[in-house]
Amino acid sequence: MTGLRSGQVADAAGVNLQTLRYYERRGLLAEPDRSLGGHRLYPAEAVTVLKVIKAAQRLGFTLDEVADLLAAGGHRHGRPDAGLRQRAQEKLAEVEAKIGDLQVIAGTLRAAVAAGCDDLVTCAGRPCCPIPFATIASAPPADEGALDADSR
Amino acid sequence: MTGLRSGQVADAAGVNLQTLRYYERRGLLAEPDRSLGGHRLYPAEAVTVLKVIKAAQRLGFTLDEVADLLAAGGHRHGRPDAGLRQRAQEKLAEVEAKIGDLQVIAGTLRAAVAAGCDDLVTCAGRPCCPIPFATIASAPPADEGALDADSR
DNA sequence: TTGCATCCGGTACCTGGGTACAGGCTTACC
DNA sequence: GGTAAGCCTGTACCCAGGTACCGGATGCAA
Repeated sequence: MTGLRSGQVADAAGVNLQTLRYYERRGLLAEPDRSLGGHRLYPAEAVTVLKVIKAAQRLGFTLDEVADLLAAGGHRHGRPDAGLRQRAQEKLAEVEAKIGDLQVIAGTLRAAVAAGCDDLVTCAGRPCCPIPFATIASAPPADEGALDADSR
Repeated sequence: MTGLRSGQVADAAGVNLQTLRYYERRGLLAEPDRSLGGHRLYPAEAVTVLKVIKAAQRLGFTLDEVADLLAAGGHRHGRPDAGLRQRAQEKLAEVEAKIGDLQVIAGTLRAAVAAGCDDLVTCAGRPCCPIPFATIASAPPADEGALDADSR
C-alpha cells in the first residue's frame, strides 16, 4: 500500500499540487490508487509522467496533444498508431516555421533599432521606416494554435 | 464630419469590429469623434494604428506594451522617453533568446525522430532516450509572458 | 419615408493552462 | 490520544486576447 503522496509527487516533479489534479481531470495522469482514507498514492512513474508532460509542453505540444501522445503510447498493443515519431516530425516542421518567423521578426527589430525610428505611428506612415507593417501584420498563420510553448 | 465608420476601419485593418472597441477600452486606440447619432468616425490613421498594433504584437509585444509604446510615441514633445529604440532592443534580446530556445527544441525533436523513440513514457525511463527531460522540463522562463505572437 | 445594413453600449462567454480558497477528513509523529 | 501537517472535494477565480449576443438606435440609399 505504499506509494508517493500527492505532495511528494508534486514536489518531485516541480509542479503545483493542484496541477496534479488538473492533469488527472484532463486525462493526462492516470487516476492513482487510494489509501483507505481516500488519499492518492502514486507509483514512482507518476513523477516521470509529469516530467514528460512538461517536456512535451516545452516541445510545443498542447495538453490535449500530450494526452493523445500518452494514450497512443499506452495502448500500442496493436497498431503503431502513427505515434510519437510522426507527430514529432509534424511538430518539428512547426517549430522550424516558428524559428523562421522569429528570425524575420528579429531582423525587423534590428533594422528598426539601426534606423533609429522612435515613434511607431508616424514612422509607419512614411516609407523610410524599415518595418514592413503590411507584411508583418498579416504574417503566416502557419501553425494554427499550437506552439506558443512556455511564454506565460 | 466625414470619417471612416468602425466597420470600414475594422475591414481595412483586418480585425474584428469588437476588437476595435476592445482596443479602445484598453487604451490602444484613441476615442474617435462621433457622428451626431453617436457612431464612431475614425480618421484614416486609425487603420495605420491598428496595423501597427498588429505588427507590434507579431514583434512580440503584449497589448500593454504596445499601449506604452504608442503613448510614448504620442507625447514626445519633451523627453525622448527611452522610447521605441530601447524597447525594441530589449525585445530583440528576448526574441533571440526565444530563437535559441526553439533551436534546442528543434534539435531535440530531430533526435527523437532519428532515434525512432515512439513511446514517451517508457522511453523517458531509460537512458537510451535522446530527450533530456530533466533539462528541458525546467527550461528558461526567459521572457515572461511575451512572445507568443501569432499562433491563435 | 421606408427599410435594411450598420452601429451602439453592456454584458457574458471563450480558450488554455493553471491557481486559490473553503470546510472538512486523514496521517504521522510524539 | 492529541495535534499539526497534509490531503480531500468542489467551486471559483486568474491571465491575455479577444468574440458573441442582446435590444435598441442610426445612417443612407431608393
